[in-house]
Amino acid sequence: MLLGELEKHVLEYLWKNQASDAKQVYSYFEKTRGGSLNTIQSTLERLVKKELLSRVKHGHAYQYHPKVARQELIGQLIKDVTHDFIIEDENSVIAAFSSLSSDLDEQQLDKLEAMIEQQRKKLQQASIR
Amino acid sequence: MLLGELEKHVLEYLWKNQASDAKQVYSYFEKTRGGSLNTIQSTLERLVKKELLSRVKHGHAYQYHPKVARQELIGQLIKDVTHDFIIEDENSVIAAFSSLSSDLDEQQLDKLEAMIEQQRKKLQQASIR
DNA sequence: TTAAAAACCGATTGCCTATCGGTTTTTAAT
DNA sequence: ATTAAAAACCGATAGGCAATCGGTTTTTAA
Repeated sequence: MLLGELEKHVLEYLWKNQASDAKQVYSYFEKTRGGSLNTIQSTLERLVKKELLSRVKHGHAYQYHPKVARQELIGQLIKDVTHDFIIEDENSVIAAFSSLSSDLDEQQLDKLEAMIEQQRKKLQQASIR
Repeated sequence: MLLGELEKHVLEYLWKNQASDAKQVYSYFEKTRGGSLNTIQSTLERLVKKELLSRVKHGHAYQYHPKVARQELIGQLIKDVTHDFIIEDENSVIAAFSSLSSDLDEQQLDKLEAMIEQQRKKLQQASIR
């Protein structure tokens, strides 16, 4: 899967502003970047086709809302883009992590460790059963 | 930056097999996937233009070799693909990590923690100076 | 019923990878 | 130096996808 610039921005918008119709989305981006309502429409439609948004008619217009959580999608994108590399060796995921780690401050490192702890527990649970 | 399938495979090959010329690379992929020598040539050239490979004439033909480390590139790709998301909030990097963490086994978690330790030391060093 | 709003269709542009034929340049052997 | 083979380069084409938007159809509500 590959997302364009606008697609990402639209998703970002919808994660922040739960369920909007095309017009609402448009009126937000209108100020920032111009473009036409139709462009937003197509973008929304493309995102629905990609199963990243779903939509329900609410009143007159469709309400679009995210079908995937933000971090889920980010994870998926990372998997996609690294796919052809990662397969081969076990440490690649770690390598990928470490290449990003230089951006992390101490608080973030704390969170990362907490996350690791979580994952450890999960593995334990799985081995007990 | 966006890499195609073949480009990734070629990079992978060069990370494993230091410095090869087009013919060598070709003879490797010939078996696996066919195609022509020219295709490999263009792919190598494109990667040079992208500054991912450099080349030096060695004997008669150019020797291509990686200009970036594997995990560096992987990190860059991740940054690129997540770029439009990550900016906004501090926890996104963590979220991205955690979305991948479900794939990790215990050994990998150990390595991750070691990596975190490394990064902590780096931060300490920086704060002392 | 009809005018406005929304949705849909389809065409275009631009960017990029993959592919390969053919020409030019380089190299090495005679 | 000449020339045949090898390598490099050029350029064209096809295919895929995001972005863009005009125009038509469908839906909705007055």
